[in-house]
Parts: sequence; structure tokens; C-alpha cells
Amino acid sequence: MLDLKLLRENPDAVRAGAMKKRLPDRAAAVDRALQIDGELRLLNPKLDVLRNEQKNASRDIGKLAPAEREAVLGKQKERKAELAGLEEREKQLRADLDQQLSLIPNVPDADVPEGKDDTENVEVRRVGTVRTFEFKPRAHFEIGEAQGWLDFERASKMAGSRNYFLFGDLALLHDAVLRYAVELLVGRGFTAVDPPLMVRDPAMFGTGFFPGGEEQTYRAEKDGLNLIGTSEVPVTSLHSGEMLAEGDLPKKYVARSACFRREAGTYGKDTRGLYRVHQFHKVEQVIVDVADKARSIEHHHAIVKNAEDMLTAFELPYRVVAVCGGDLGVPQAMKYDIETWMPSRNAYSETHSASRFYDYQARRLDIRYRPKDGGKPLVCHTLNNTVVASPRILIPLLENHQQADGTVRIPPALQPYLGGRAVIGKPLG
RNA sequence: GGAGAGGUGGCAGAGUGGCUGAAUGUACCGGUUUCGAAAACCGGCGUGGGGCAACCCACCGAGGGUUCGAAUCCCUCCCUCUCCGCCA
Repeated sequence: MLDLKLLRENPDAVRAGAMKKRLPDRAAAVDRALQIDGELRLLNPKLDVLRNEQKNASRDIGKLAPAEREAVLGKQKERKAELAGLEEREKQLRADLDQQLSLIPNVPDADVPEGKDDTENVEVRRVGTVRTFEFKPRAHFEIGEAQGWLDFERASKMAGSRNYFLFGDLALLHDAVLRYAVELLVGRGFTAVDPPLMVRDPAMFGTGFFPGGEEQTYRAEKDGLNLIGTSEVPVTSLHSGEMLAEGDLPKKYVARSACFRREAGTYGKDTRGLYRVHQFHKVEQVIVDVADKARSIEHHHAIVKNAEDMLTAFELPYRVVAVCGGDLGVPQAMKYDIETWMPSRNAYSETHSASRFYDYQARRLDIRYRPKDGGKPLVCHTLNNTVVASPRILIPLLENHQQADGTVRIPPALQPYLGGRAVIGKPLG
């Protein structure tokens, strides 16, 4: 949610922002919101006056003589009826305003490239060398199935498509990358979190996934709960409704959790292998800090670096892209994706997504802090980034580190989590 | 699942129908004192909206209702705690 003041003062920038995100219907919400706001601002003074009269009269009524009392009582009833009408109108307008405000996207920052979709994202840097194979490389699912590490058939039979079983050393590698990621971030001052996987609607709204993301979300209707698609939802919502002390900021969390996504509308896309699945595990970094744009940008670069350092430790080639307006989500002000090289796709593919929001999520979630100087409370800034998502990260790990005989080399950083082994798998015939 | 208690300002905690937007404590800000600090003392201090201002309006978990008037009474929901039952 944007500050209503920003909307009044600079509606053009907000409208232009929605257009940069290629969301014309959301841009239209700007004008609807302003129109409702205008009506409300006309109505409010009338209500204030009426309430004031009513309040004063009812306060004096106890002191009145019985004869005068009757007259005042009559007058009060009239006012009551009039107030009821206006208050009904006010309630309606407020609800409408909230609805329109919730539709208005965060304004993309100046450093967000212009563009319609992910094909127009702009590469910022490329790190590591793409390997040239002296043998015919296998896709991760070929290695996995041949090694007995992967079973899609039985998984989809019992759970539907886009589900998987991991076995043996691949299941252990999956756990290894998650553990490595948590420990890396804990070493950098983040607090480890194991959050709820099912949340109520306000957390989904607050983080900006609703309205809009309902179709991507599994829902336990009976209990009114939503399965999280990312721990960004429960962790960013952690301090919802709270008044933090500036001295307690920044809050830096690293959460490990399962994530669930319906992947509606992706039929026929990325159907083979572990790339697009309904359920995965992710280690996510979340920061809540003071309302300072420069500081948010610093954090943003720091959380991208955390992920890059992990990829470097995993010896994987990757690139960082600045996500263009058309590919940017509703709540984000700016986003970097990290794409890791996947030989079977012959492409860099998304493995990480680092967003900064400024106060957009925090305003929806009502996360504020009291400044050190004792001034008025301010709305916090929030950010988040993937540290690692698995099994997706297993794709580049298996494919980039495979050897001619079908075994897979384990980078030194991960060996301690696999009993010190430098290689997993047996030679394939 | 059954029975009961409760949700009030940053925090703690009074307040059961009429100048109560809310005592008190604590935290915080300013000052006095001090070489400096602590303590003590004095003053200020909820959030949001409107107004140049005096000041006005809303908000006591959320939403309805009763009443001239609701933090206070009634209903629904959410949450927390205690006891019993069940259970990974």
C-alpha cells in the first residue's frame, strides 16, 4: 500500500509506475482512489460537526430539567438518524478506498529497466565460466533417474504432476544446500527462523500476494488458511501491528521452510525434471529496517551478495539481472534476479529473486518504529531474497558438476554435509 | 473437543453507562542538580485525520447492536491464558 499523501501529491508518478509495470487496470485504480478520497474529504467535515453537536448535547442532557430534556431528546433523535445515513456512506467509501488502494502497485524505482517481460530484463554482471563438456552431458533428471535418486512417476501417480521423490545422496544433497545456506546467513548475523507454513489472509494481503495471487496459492478453505509460497510471507509479517524501537533495527532473519505453489497457467511449461514443482524448500533472507532509502539499497546489494557468495562456494556460473518493469511484481520497487547456468536448458535460469519494497509491505502490515529522537512513528522498510531454493538448485549442481561416468563432483563447501565425500553416485554403464 | 478467565497507550496496569482519550507505574524526550554519570526533582509525552490557530473528529482485539450518551451493557468472530479430554 502506498502512502495516500503520495497519491494526492503525485498521482502522475504513481500512474506512470503502474504503466511501467504494464498494469493498466491497476493504474486506473489511482484515479478511482483519488475520486473516492475527494468525496470522503467532503463528507468528513460534515460528520465531524454533526458528531460534535451530538456529543455536546448528550453530555449536557443529564443536567437538564425534565421539561427541557424532552426537547433536546427529540433533537438528538433527528441528529442520530442523519448521522446514521452519513456514517453508512462513510463506511462504504472507506471500504472502496481501501480496496482501490490495495490494487495500486508500488512505484518502480528509477533503476528499474523499461521492458514488457522477462526477455527484457537487463544483465548486470556475469560471474564464473560456463563449462564446455568433453562428453555428452546428461540432464539432471537423466542422472537422477539413472542413479536411483529421483522418481517422478510414482510421485505424480499419488500426488499429481510436478511432484517428485528424492532418494539417497540426492535427498542428502538437497538437505546439504539448505543447511549450508542457513549457516552462511547465521554467520552473517541473521537469526534463524522456522515459520508457520499456513497463514491467514492478512499475511497474504500484507505482503502483497493478495489480491492477485489467489490462483497461485493452495488454500485450506475449511480453516481459512493459505499454504505459503515463500517464507517471505510469515517472516515479513512477523512484526505486523508492532511498534518497534529504532535500536532494535535492523531485524535480519533467515528462514528455512517448505513452499507450495499451484503453478496454475503453466501447463506444458518446464514439465520435465525439477525446475517447476508444486512443493520445494527454500532458505529465505528477510530484512526489516528503518525508513531510509539509501539504507534499503545497501541492504539490497548485501542480500544479493549473500546469494552470490553461496553460488561461488557451490562453484556455479551465474548472472545477475535487473528485472524490468513488466516483469516486476505489484509490491516491489526494484528486483534483481540471479540466474544460474543450467546446461540442459542451455541457459541461465532463475534461482534467486531479491526484492526491495521500501514501506509498501510494511504499511500494509502496519510495521512501524519509533525513531531514537522520540519523534513520530515511521513505517519500516522491508526486503527479501532467496538464499537457496531446492530442488531447483540441484539442477545446476548435478548438471555442472557431472562427470563422464555419470558420477557427480561435490564442491568442497558442501562436502562436510555429505560425510566428507568429494563425489556421489556410482559409475553408470 | 468440553469448562472457565481475559484482550485498554512503547510496555505494565486501573477503569462496569455521562467533561475518561483514559488514573498510576515504567520507558522515552527536554530541563534542574553533577567534573561527568546514576539517583532525585520539574516539565512534556498514545495513534490517525481535519484546521493558520484556539480547537474538532475517530480509535480501549475485530465487526454488529442497545442508548440522548458505550472502554464500560448485549450478540458474532479472532486471539491469549487455566483446567479436563484427545493426540504427533
